[in-house]
Amino acid sequence: MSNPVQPRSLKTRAKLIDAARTIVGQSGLAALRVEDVVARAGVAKGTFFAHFADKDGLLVQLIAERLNAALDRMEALPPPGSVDALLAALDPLLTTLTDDRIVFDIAMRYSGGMGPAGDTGIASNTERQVALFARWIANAAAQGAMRNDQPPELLAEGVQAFAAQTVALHFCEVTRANPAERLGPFLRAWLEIR
Amino acid sequence: MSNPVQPRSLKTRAKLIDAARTIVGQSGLAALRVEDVVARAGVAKGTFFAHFADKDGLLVQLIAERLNAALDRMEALPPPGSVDALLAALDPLLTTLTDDRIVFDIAMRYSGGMGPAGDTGIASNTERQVALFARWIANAAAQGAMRNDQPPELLAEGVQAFAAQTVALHFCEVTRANPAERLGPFLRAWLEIR
Amino acid sequence: MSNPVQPRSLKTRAKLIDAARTIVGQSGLAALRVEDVVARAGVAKGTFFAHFADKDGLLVQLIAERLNAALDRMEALPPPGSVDALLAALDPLLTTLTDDRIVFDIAMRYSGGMGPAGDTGIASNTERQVALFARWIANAAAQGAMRNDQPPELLAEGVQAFAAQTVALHFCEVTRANPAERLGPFLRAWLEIR
Amino acid sequence: MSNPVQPRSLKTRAKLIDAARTIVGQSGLAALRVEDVVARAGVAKGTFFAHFADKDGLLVQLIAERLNAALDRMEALPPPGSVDALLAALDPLLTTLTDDRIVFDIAMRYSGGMGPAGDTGIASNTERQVALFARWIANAAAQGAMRNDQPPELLAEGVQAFAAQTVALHFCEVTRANPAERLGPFLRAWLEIR
DNA sequence: TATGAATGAGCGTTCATTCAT
DNA sequence: TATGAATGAACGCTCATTCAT
Repeated sequence: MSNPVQPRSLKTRAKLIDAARTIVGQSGLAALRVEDVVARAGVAKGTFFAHFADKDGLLVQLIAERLNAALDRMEALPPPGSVDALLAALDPLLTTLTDDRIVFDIAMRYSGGMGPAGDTGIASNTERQVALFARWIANAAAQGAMRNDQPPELLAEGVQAFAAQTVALHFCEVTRANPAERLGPFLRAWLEIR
Repeated sequence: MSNPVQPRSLKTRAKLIDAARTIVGQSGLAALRVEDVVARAGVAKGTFFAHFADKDGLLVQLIAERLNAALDRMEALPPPGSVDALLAALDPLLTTLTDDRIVFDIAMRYSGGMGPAGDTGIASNTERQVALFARWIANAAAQGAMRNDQPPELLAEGVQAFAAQTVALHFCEVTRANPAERLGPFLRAWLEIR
Repeated sequence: MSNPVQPRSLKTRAKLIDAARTIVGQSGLAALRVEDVVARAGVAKGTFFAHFADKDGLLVQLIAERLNAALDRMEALPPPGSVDALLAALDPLLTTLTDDRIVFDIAMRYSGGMGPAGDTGIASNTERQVALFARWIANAAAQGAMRNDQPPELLAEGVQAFAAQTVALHFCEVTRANPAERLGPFLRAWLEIR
Repeated sequence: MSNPVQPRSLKTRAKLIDAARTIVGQSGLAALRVEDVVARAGVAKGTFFAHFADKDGLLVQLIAERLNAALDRMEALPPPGSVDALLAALDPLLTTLTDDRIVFDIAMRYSGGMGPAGDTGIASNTERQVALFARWIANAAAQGAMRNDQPPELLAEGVQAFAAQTVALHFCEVTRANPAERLGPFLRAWLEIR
């Protein structure tokens, strides 16, 4: 039933993503326009939409890549044994989300679930996040370094909530204090044993 | 130097906002078009842009109004004496934010601080929220109904973070569970004495 | 690289120009509005700007057409054998230029050369004018009816200069004397043998 | 019947012209906007139109000033005794007209006659030009250095025609050859004895 | 799959000019 | 005279998306 993916198709898709990456690298995510992408890829506009449902489809690809890269880095870290260590360990994620307003917007919009078209790559990243944070928290809790009166998953989602809040403020506040600094007190109040 | 605002100007501004309110009341925020607003207000298009920097400027006004109305209702409530009561007391805010995706988007985007153009009306609403929640929490804490190991303001901002997270999920999740229900466990873990 | 112009594109362009011609025929060049053109052409506004850089682009087309039509009529005439005959032969051009201030303005502005976007159609018309006048003058000079101490092209451009001067005066003078009458003495002094 | 001009009025008018001159000096004639002028002059917009019939009224003032200054310089010169000397003597005018496209446009538009409101300052400048050129030509003709088979006034207007043509080309040609160089051959063919 | 012309609905803008105060 | 809010009629533009070929 399912057609074998044609090599030509893969090549075109790759050309489009490469072109997009180049443009984003030069001018930022906000400047990404389908017109430029197809021009650089040397394809017609219509072809773009044969490969991506819409522009967001491409954007989500690029952003999911970034988020997954950040998460890869975090998973390579030793599990944090304290709230402060956790805070430090969140840095790749905070840096990625803070880099461009659109990253955060898309992450918010698609984090929840998968649209009708299945996983966008962001939702599964969010799940990875929760799983990782929960593992970290459970581990620290087992060592008596964090609270264990709540399911680690709930605490993990709470960490996400505070991170999101922090990043949101980062984008509308005039003063650009370090997001991690702002996040610290919340994580302590949320995760420390009291 | 002297800048006595002329009453005529105020009247025109009011006409524009009234017209916008009527249109939104009939067709929703997403249907708001500048052309319709000026037509209904009986005012030239140029006049619109003499009063608002752009369409967002008007949108922000309308949304700030809604948020303030919700907050007014909440301030009229008796201070909640428990986390469950707090959850119930948050209903006006949650209802307002989940009513229309745009409300939430704008609230997020402008909640933080005042841009170069000064307060948009949303930032001050956010401050009112924090103040109210902090008062509630301090009150309940004084009665031993909530934790008091943290500054009430910090706890209040945490409530906002969880509320935002909840509403964000409301908009991207396929299943639309009751936001308040989702919020409950987080508030309990955040505010209850343990 | 390959850029075979699609027939559909040519058709649309023709529709736009036809629509514009109709509107101008009814209400004059000054009344030409992009909105009306696209409405009458049954085409989207965006399409207009895919075919013309701006309103001027279309205007230039229409005016170039008129000038070319005038020149066609002039080229069909028998070569004038005297300055007076030349004066009479210039009538189609003078009539076209004095018909509407915009025609003259655009003709002046674009007569010189081709902008970065290539020939506008007016520049090449100007060249045709010079070539025609030069032919006429060379012919008359060969018959001893006009001076031949100067290159015919120089004399031809001089004719243009006097014609432009005459038309310019036509538009700012309170009294609207016949342009040809005003032009006569200059052409005689410029072209006659002395 | 005629009111004595009030000193306050003169002061305001002077403030407006000064402000305009400053703006033009910084950003050029094309950037002149009534809004900026009144802002810099510290007057209300309505006041502007109490002093000038329209924006062109002010523009014409500024441009007439420039043209008169150029003419002053030319009148101070010794009468040119040859066509080449005349060409050199025209430099102040050519420089002024070539400086900004608007100068030329306004000069063309208002050179002919005076509108209903009387002389704009440009028309009388044009007359000064003709008178000066005619004097120069008559003088040279008397010395046998220029043709004298035509009224000096006619020849003077011809000089204007060629100058205008030259300047017009200057603005639309891609190559910006020296206007005076282009003008030379025409003046020789127009003025020299043959 | 690929093409690229066409769509479309509205936004933001302009800015000289008027007019009620 | 002076004020400045209001006018108004287009223009230029955007740009993701569709669809006939």
